Amino acid sequence: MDRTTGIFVDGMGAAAATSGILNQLQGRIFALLYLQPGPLSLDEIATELEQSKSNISVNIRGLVDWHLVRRSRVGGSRRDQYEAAADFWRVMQEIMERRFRWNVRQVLATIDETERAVEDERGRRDWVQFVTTRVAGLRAFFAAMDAGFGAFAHGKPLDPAALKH
Amino acid sequence: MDRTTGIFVDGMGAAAATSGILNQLQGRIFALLYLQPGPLSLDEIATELEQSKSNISVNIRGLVDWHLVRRSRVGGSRRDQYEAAADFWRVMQEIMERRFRWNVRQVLATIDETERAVEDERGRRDWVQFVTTRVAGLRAFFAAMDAGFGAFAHGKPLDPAALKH
DNA sequence: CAGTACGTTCAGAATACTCTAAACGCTCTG
DNA sequence: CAGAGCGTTTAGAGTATTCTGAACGTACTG
Repeated sequence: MDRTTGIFVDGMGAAAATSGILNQLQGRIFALLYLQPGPLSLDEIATELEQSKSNISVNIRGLVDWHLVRRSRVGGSRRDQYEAAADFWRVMQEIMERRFRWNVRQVLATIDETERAVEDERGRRDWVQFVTTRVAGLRAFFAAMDAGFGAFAHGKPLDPAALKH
Repeated sequence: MDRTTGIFVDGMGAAAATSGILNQLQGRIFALLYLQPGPLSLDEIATELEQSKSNISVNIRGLVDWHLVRRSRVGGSRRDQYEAAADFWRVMQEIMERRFRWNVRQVLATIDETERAVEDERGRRDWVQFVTTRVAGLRAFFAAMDAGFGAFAHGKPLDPAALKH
């Protein structure tokens, strides 16, 4: 591998490793493909990065899912070819929706569950009162995040004012 | 532990585990504190969550770093007290700056390194040309993210238009 | 100024994640 | 329709993360 490519691959791998979205290897795969003039096959990627084919296979699937890599099968061959995609905004939208917003909704779902659970303890009036108001504060924030992320992913500006309540 | 608290603690733990920012235990600690009318000590938290004191000690530090938990030492005692903070916008700012933006800058630094490295290969004219233009595309996007996140953390709206180039 | 009540550090155990190589199944080829 | 060339699945090895209990340092207490 070219020295320049090596530096780019290592750096992007390190960045990916701390991203919370891709792992190191996925960062390295993307970087390798991004500095190629044409597409590469699974085996070529595995050789360049000194990894097993199965490991590349598993990890590249995640990259395709995020639309960071395109898979193409050139006519009549059963050998897949991969190349880096460059529509980063599309990737951002995907991450917003499928990761951040999904995570926010996990919290909202937990809040719902919690409110349902505290209903069963309605004997303890001020406990119920306390939980309800506490949890309402959390919900306000996360509902605003959900709405904000949704709007952002559809191209509208994300205004922090809504989160400052 | 109360059934309601248990549900909230488990749910927030699961959400934290997939957040890429907190781990499961940190989510559980925060949730426990958030449903308390007053502060708790290290030992109380450890007992409630059935974890060792040292584990709580280590993980609660991260929560304090993100401003999700406040540590207070009530007069003349050497026992620390912890309570959940509720300024989520502040937490968001912290995450924006110290995690997302820091990560974006890792990529920008890698791009700089890559451009410096390809300089040494100026013999191969079209390779240099290719790398330079490719990497410029990445830079444009990540520079826009850096600027956008910075503005957002300072209260200004984040407009996706800048990222669509 | 010894004793006790903390919080923190650290080495090793427990657990989860990553990676490999072998086995499998599909599809094009002769 | 057998064989070769692929991508994928999977069991187990290798590696990193999380967790515990013991040891330590510090500060209040009698």
